[in-house]
Amino acid sequence: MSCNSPEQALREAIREACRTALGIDPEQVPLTYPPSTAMGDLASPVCFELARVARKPPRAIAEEIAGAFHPGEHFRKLEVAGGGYLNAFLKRNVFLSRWLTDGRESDAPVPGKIIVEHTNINPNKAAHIGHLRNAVLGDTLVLYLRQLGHQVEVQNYIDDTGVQVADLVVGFGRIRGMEPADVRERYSDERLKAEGLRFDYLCWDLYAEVTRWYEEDRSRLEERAATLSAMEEGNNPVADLAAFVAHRMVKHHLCTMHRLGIVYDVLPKESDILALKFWEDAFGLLKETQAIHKLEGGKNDGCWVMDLHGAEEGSGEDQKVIVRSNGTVTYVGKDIAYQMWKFGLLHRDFHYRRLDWSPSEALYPLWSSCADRGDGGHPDFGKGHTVYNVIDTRQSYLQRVVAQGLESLGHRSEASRSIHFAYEMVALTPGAVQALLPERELSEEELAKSYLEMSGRKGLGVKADDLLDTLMSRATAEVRSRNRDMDNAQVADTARRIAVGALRYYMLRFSRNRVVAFDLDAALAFEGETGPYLQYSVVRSRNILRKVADRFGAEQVEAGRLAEQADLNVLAEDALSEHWNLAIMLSRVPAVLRQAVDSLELALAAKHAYLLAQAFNSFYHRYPVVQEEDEQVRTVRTAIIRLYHDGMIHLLGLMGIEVPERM
RNA sequence: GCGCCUGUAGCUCAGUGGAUUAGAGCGCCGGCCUCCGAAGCCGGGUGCCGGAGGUUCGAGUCCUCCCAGGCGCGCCA
Repeated sequence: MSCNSPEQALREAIREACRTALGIDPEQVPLTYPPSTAMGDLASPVCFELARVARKPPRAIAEEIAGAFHPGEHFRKLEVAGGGYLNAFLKRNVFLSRWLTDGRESDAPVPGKIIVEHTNINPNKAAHIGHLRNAVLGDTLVLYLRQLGHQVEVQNYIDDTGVQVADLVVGFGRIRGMEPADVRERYSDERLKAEGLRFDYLCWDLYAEVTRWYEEDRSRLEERAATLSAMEEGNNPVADLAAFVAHRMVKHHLCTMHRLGIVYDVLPKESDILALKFWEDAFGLLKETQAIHKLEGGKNDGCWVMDLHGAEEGSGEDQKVIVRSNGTVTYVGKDIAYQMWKFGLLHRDFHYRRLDWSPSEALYPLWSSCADRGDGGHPDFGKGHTVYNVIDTRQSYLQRVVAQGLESLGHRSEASRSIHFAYEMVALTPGAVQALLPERELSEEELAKSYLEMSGRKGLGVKADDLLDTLMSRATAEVRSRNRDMDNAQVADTARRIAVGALRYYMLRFSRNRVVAFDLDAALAFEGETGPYLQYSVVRSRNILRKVADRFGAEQVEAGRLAEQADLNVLAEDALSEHWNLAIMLSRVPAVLRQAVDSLELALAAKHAYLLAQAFNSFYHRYPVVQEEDEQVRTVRTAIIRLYHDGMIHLLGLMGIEVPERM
């Protein structure tokens, strides 16, 4: 909203009244919303804070401020309520007409690029619903940030040289007995497609097999170590196979996420961080600034470690090994280097290449890092002003280490703008596991737990594409039964939007630090607090607009005309408050988005959208529009419907939810 | 042992910096389609807000302690 927004105007007017009435200039004027619009449209609890300074009861201060208040162009009046709240009432028609014409503009551009890193699935298995939560949260954050005027770069980090990929290579070689060339030939895209198989699903099973294979004989772990070092060495068949496997898997992940509308700008690969020696650069800087130091003696003899601030000695999280005694760098060390690169604090950069999606269809242009011979014409990646790392809360400790690394290097502001977007995992209840994976037997210990975390190693999880497929088929059946005249293409498109809407809303509706105990029935539901409920309400609003346009003329639903003609005062008092309530709820969307981003509680916006849909549905049943005979009443109702329709399409769009034409 | 998170209705969850009788969804029971699409609406709730103290005129909300559960704390990633 512009600086001329009601919120801004109210802050100023209250501040002015404070000066006049009390001779006090409050540092800030907090704003909130009254419980109902009957009590006011905006409120300020500022008098509670002033009470301490002025040594008077809040209520008395409120009376004085209200007496000195000048309503200006936005407000009708300011009332004192409760123990000392100031409740302001907007000039409704003025506000309605403004909101109809400029309600959904993006905020003005904010300088400084924001980098959001999300998804980051280990490229050795199909994506599961835990990855889905990460990607949906990350992608939605990106959409909200862009709405708030930020330039955002989306990174999806590919750990293509880790043990998880190595385990797969071991599995192909030792369990399947295949040579690298066999793997490429046997699992070519063409051949798998012809057989109706999927590489990511095959690897899902193989990975679990490898884990069991290790457990049968722990000495087999030497195979992993050997594979890993061959991978690090490079330029050998094992390393090539690892790269092949990782690349195939990444393509699958990209396709899976694309089904949900989730896209990326660049894929930085760990293999390139190694090849381009990012770590060597970071290591030098860390030594130079004494952010890390080498230990002589003790349990970490010969290691380079970082001491953690604010942790008591011996508490367990007081010291982190960054470089092992054998000279190799740990995962978190590489992560520090990567984080430094994101802020442009390293002396090095990747080369970039257009990602080869073939023979999959290239769904959108995408860049991948590479170690040499890059393509020209790529954007200037990295060098972010602020970085959000979307990673589940189990990595909080390591994320603290990364941020402290920056701080110790003297980059305090970068450290403070290095934000761990932490969220809890998606887990399965023992009952859900038995229902979804009946072939899997659970131990006594597992059955006793309230939930089981998903585990690629154990092959325990719900694959993202399976869930989407189930949603799609359910949505298709519903759409067909309700719309006999729809052609197949339209049914498919509608079902896709519904399936995606259901899934994305389900992933967004929980607050971030709550473990989502995956409930298949709830995830598949189209009724109640679900994405399709929201979509359906918008489809209904669209039908009304269409009918009004058909019957009374297209200009009757045009926002500019409605802004001029709609007059809330033609409504009776009780009806008016319900109409007004919908308008005011829509007007709060920008503030809700701001709050959602500031708190990283993206569910706030999802919840707001749901409350809006509820209010709309109730409105819909109570107030006819097309059949309303009084033209003025019809016009103001049409204005409210227009506002709802446009506002919700926009808001749902920010959650990655598209509204179908019909459903 | 230390750190972080979570305990609110049968189940799943909201509840911002103190505003009436603590709210939704699911489930259950009852209504509502000659009327803009019933994926909807309306009605039906006796909740030790985990427990105990404390601050306050006032606490689900703030502070302390305790209990229960989850997750971290590796020269794994």
